[in-house]
Amino acid sequence: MNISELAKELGFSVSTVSRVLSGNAEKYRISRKTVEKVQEAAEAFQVTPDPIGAGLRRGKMGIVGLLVPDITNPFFSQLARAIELKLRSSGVAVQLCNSAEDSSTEISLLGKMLTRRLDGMIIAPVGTESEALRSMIQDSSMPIVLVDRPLPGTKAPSVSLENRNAGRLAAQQLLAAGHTLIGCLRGAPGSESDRERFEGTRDALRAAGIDPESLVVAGSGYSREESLSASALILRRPDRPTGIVTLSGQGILGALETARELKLTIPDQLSIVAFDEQPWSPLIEPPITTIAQPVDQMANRVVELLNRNMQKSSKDENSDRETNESYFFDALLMERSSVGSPS
Amino acid sequence: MNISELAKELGFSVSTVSRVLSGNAEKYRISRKTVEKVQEAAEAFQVTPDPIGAGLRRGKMGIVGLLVPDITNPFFSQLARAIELKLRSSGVAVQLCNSAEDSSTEISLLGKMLTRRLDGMIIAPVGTESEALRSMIQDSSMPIVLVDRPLPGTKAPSVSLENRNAGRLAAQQLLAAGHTLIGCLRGAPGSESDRERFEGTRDALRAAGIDPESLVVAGSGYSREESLSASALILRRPDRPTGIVTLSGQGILGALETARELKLTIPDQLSIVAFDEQPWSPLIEPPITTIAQPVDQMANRVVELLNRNMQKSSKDENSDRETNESYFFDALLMERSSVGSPS
DNA sequence: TTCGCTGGCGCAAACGTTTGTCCTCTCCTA
DNA sequence: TAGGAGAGGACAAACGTTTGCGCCAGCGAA
Repeated sequence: MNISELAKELGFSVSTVSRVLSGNAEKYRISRKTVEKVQEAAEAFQVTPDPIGAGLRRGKMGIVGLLVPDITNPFFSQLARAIELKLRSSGVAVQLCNSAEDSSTEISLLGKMLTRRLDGMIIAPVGTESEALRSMIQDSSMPIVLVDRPLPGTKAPSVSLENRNAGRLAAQQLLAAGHTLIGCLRGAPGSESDRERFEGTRDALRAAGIDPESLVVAGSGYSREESLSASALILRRPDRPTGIVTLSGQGILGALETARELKLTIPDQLSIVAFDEQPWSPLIEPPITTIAQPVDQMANRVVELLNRNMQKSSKDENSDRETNESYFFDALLMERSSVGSPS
Repeated sequence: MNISELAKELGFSVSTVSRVLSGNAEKYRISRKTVEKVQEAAEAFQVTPDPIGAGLRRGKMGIVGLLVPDITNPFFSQLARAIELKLRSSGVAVQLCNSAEDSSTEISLLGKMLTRRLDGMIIAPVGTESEALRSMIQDSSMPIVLVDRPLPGTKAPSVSLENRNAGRLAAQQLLAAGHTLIGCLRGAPGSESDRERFEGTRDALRAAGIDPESLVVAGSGYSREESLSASALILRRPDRPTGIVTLSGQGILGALETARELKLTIPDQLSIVAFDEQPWSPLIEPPITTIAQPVDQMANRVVELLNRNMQKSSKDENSDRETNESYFFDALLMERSSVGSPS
């Protein structure tokens, strides 16, 4: 039963019922009695306004899209959970998409979502510097917030980690323990955040008086295979680094697997600092020192930004878009036992 | 620009444009020339049919809801990824919700989603046997598929693990290694699947000629705290079990953390068999023997069932609902090194 | 020439809301 | 008693599609 049938049933007009059921009763001076009658009947007949009809009239459906590289990555799943929770409290639903860490998939997905009349979008862009992605964001009138990986030169605000400092912090752990030959397992070297983290580690080396060029670097992607082969590249060298920093959340898996193959003990023969806290980081032998991201705070900021932009775009259409509003959060060092002095 | 403006622009009627753009051109015998003209113009002006308008007319928006206890749990995030991928190929979007392993949250969320006019729902029910949940499913006319945890006595088809066999399989690993005093870390004892797994482990003990009552049991939830205290309950006993089975995906974390606190070496002082494969299961020291679920196959089956039900419910309204169509998948044993003989 | 058929397309209803505007009472005041 | 004001609702337009039906022109057949 829809609200017009309910109206007929009650002898009221559709508008009256609509105003009551959408909570605008007193704004339109509906009498107390009427409100009660309508609410009772709505309860009894299980009537709620049809969201599609309302959506058509309002021009939006109360749904925001969330486009992440891989929901299986704990960082993104935590992010998704926090975002969904916060948006839900404003009655907004979340539509999920995985770009599978693939840039062209991401583009086509974003294209589809842009035509889907969502209220807004939250995007964790895949790492390569895609001009297509940038221009889609620029051309679209939809409120968009970027997360995890900023995309310089777009109007979309972004929320991410203070990546360069974080990279510095990671390397410093190894340097402080006395390591001088250090490996660096990168994620996707095309992504802004990966590059920043990488520069951070180089900063740290420089500050310690070590030639940043001595850093043993490898890595070109997030998949198991890629991080595995990159780890091998680093750890199978004759002059094997005594410490390694993994710049992406998945990297630690490749590093651990390779260390296991080579029967390297941690931290005696190999020290590890890993980006992204995982539920199991503190629990394995030895507990892994990690660089954690304040996921919940970041999620909250994302939602705030999105809400603000959604209001703006619905009120005055041509408000001055403050371009490049970016927020950076400090990384958290979780110091544990995977870092020791070099043998 | 919408299709009616485009129609005006071209001198065609709205219906013609609509038929072309929704791919029903030849069904309505639109001429080749017209089709081309319309498609070109649509391309040029970036016009796609507004999904809300279409949704209103069709009565649905091409969205299915996915309600999981916790998207952070690797099992559910893998499931979500696979389901989203498969549904996307039919042009259907996925709306995500977390019930936070809380039964009342689940009920209220489900209620909201039922009014949202989704095409269907996929639910991984929270473990307690909620009569409310059951009746909401019964009363609703929306196509619903249950996953991971069957809910006996509802019309909704379900997809889950052959849990009893899986429990048996897990316990057999320990028994075969010679363990006789075995611990069992349960998840939520109210859930069907937890109960089945539990019965399975008891089966195995019985078959080995061991009194199932000798099983040391604890556990009442999925949170870190709960699995931690339950692990303590099991492992701090004077007659500490030499082997333990963790029945929920999260359980292994509690068991590992407790083992670490007690400085128990694995597998020498404690053998472990854990439910649910995790990315890190093979990588830590020692690699953990797990009972894995064929997630992708399960996801595919879920989508098939949902599609079938969505067709049914849109065609003949009162087709005979085959109640209780349940599918069970065999667990996969990942045999590794966390099981040894008791000291 | 007329009839019928069919290819090609337009008309208009329907989907279910929301909301600006207008109408109708009632009551109060001068 | 007439005039005005304000409270309480009704009317109808608009949101953008989809789709059953009907209309018209042209062509072949009788």
